[in-house]
Amino acid sequence: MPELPEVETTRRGIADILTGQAIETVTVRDPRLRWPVPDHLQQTLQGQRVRSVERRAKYLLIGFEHGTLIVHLGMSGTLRVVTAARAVEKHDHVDLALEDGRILRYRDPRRFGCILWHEQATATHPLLASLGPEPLSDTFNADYLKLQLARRQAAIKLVIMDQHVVVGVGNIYASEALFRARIDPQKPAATLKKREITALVDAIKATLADAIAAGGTTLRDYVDSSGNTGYFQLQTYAYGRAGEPCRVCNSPIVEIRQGQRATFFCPNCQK
DNA sequence: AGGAAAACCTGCGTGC
DNA sequence: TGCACGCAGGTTTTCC
Repeated sequence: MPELPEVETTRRGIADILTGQAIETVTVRDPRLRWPVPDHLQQTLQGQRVRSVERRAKYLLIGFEHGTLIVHLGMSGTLRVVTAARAVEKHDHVDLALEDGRILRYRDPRRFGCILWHEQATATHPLLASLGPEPLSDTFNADYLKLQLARRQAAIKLVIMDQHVVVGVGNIYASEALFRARIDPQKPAATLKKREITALVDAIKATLADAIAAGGTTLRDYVDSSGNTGYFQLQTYAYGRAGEPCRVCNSPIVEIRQGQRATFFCPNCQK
């Protein structure tokens, strides 16, 4: 899925368009996402105005007067603003029709995403309640991460992908951030020295910021709210580059499996 | 507890 | 051309 940069790029694309507008109709063509799309959405949202469009971790939070629409894009989800004339395609599961005539259209071939309604404070939702800090915030720093890594014997890559430790770091940016910090992804988390932890925190922030600036990464499905692909895939150092020369030292990038996911790294640069 | 693996899906590339 | 297999931006659930 979309990791944090793709969700943030999507948020930025839809925020100004949605904010202040009322929802005219909700069309659910297929409610079978990760959890069923609530069947009361039409009654609940009709006439309600969007107050805010925020992001927490990889969740988009569309705030209304009486509650929040919680949207996750899963592995293959996209959210686009289209005109009413736009043909509905396969996997276009949900439409929110806006009062200006445009449509916010949710597409998700694999249906790993979700669209949920929550009327209490968003932080109280079970999916959001135990998330770690935002990686681009000051609460995600070396002192914090050092505490989180202590006593954890799992590989550092798996730990930085744990959303309880820090949110938003998915499979691509985990490999990229570890390359940038010159750390072997297989290292047990608790063995990292303080200066390595500092480098890793800086690398995660820089990698995510660069990816947001590039409009995210498009491997296959991802497009932003206007239908444009991201460009970060053109500048990866490790991810997807198995066998290709390291951009720093020219030795071949290696691919391994960690936690059933592909990991890419340079054994020469990353120790 | 932490950690590993299975589960949820569709689509696409590869190799026979 | 067809088919089986493995793999894909995630996260919850289950089991040890």
